[in-house]
Amino acid sequence: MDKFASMRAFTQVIESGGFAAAARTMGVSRSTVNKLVINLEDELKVQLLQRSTRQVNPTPTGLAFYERCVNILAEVEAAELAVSQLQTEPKGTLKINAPMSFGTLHLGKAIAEFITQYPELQVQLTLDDRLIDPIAEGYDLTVRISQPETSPSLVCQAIAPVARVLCASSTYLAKHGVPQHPEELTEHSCLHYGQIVTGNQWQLSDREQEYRVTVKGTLCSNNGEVLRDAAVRGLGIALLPTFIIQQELDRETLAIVLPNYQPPALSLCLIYPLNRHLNTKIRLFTEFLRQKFGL
Amino acid sequence: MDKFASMRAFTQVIESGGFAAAARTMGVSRSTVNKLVINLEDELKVQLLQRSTRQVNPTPTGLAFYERCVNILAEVEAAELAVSQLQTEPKGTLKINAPMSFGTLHLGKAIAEFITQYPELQVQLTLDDRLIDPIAEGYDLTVRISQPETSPSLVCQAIAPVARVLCASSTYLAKHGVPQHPEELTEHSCLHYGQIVTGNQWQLSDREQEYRVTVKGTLCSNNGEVLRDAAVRGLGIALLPTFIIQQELDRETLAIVLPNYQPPALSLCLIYPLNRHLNTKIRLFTEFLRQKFGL
DNA sequence: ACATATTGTCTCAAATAATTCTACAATAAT
DNA sequence: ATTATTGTAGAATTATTTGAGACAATATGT
Repeated sequence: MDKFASMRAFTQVIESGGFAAAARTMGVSRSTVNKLVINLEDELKVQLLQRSTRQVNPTPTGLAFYERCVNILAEVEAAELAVSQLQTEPKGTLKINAPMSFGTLHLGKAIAEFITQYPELQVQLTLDDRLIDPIAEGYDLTVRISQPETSPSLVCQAIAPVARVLCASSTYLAKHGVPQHPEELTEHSCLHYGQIVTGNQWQLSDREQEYRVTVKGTLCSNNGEVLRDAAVRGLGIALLPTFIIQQELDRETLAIVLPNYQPPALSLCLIYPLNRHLNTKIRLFTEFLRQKFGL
Repeated sequence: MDKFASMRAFTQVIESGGFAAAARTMGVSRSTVNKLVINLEDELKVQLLQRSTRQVNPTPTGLAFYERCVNILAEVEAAELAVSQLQTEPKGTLKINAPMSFGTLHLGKAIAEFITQYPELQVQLTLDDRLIDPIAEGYDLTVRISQPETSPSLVCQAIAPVARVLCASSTYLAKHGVPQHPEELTEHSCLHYGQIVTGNQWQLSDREQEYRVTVKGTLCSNNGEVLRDAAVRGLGIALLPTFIIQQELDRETLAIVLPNYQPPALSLCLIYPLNRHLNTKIRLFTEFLRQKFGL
């Protein structure tokens, strides 16, 4: 039996001056109001209302209880309001983790724009190219450039495709020749992500076939900008997201190699805890990013 | 959905540090606690608890809501406690209405004894021989000497038989003769209750038959003691409850007339509002009276 | 490293409760 | 007097809650 409903019915009867009136304002039947109040009285083992067929008056005890009920109901309402406001008005800190390159090149500006909209919100951005556990490390949102991964307790949302290209400086290409086929890459000096043994498998495909090449790396790094700068200096061929080398392509300090062969698609992924009710801070920011970086 | 139950479950989960622990201390299944909390979260559209398969932690919003919940639940409990104490410990005033004669002769002493047991209780005794509406005039309890009457919204409890006898002074009887049969009363001067036209019908019966006599009254009153005193002074034959004339019978200043003919039985009646939950003040006092005046 | 126990959650059938409909006696209002 | 409205009671329908069992995920103990 719902004590909360009973209390509401009881106070409403007192305020409306009758069961029928209370039922009308509450939008239920008279029986319901009646039983709700009777249940309350039975539970308390107290007569709260004195009914004389046509008139309803609170007993002294009922009046005392009414005062308290009004208080309690108001406090419940206040608590719910506070929660929903806490929820709809983003406050506090939003902890974000993102890879170095994307962070410095794009996310910084986006966040700056975002926080001007929500002055109550503080953002703590951690740039890190490690793979991290967002829950264990307490991040509200993690940004990754990767293939969408699935996991329980995490939702991974791909919001934009991230194109990657092979590229090298014109000086390097002049010196070592321009490769015309993926197989030729084994003869080149390649600059790749990650560790020597893990990131040295490049996958390229044209319309018909897929080629897996194990490249020799003169330099590998977990940071794209390092690879980009190395490529600019003519150290080799790098496989890099276009957003990192856009400027270099425009200035023609880097040139695309093997343009007819595509590496596997990556995406800009947003990773956040899977919850029944998504935090507003997170929801607002992901929406903002989705709008900002397309889809 | 019972909001208080949800709030209790939620607070218990936080306090016990888990759904299973909370379920154990609440004596319900894990499913129930789970659903209760989920319902609460759904209603508020907020994630209150962050669950990671083996650990439960409140979100910042959840923590804020928890504080308020604890408050609210405490207040609910306080309100219920206050009501039940207000109910079990009789305080305030008990308004009693009783007829003059019984009031002065017996009830006064009884009430004096009663209130010594309950120092918090004040009794307001109104002696009145009018027939009154206990609810309309706001009496908690009405004492009447009458035949039990039935009524909606009132309960009439006969707690003791009240014997009545015909009586007169020896001087009167010596002067006018001792009646041997009810019919002879029409020749006598009779002292009766009420008004001239309403109380002048006396009903007497022996084992075989019932006699209705319309008596001539030289004096009628709505007060038994007036009639008694008139009878003592030899003004006529009165029909009076024994408790009014006990002393006079003992002292032989009044003698019983027609002892083989009984008037209809009356009772000492307690009349109080019919309610699902009887007020403790009333309950205690009626129990006291029932114990005092027998049954 | 493996097996075991415990966690939060889900689903489904059974039990339980709530709500309305209807009827009724009592009482204001007209 | 008549009419309308009140609070209440019981039956029937509807909705909800409950717990058992199953499940995947994760600690814990050996």
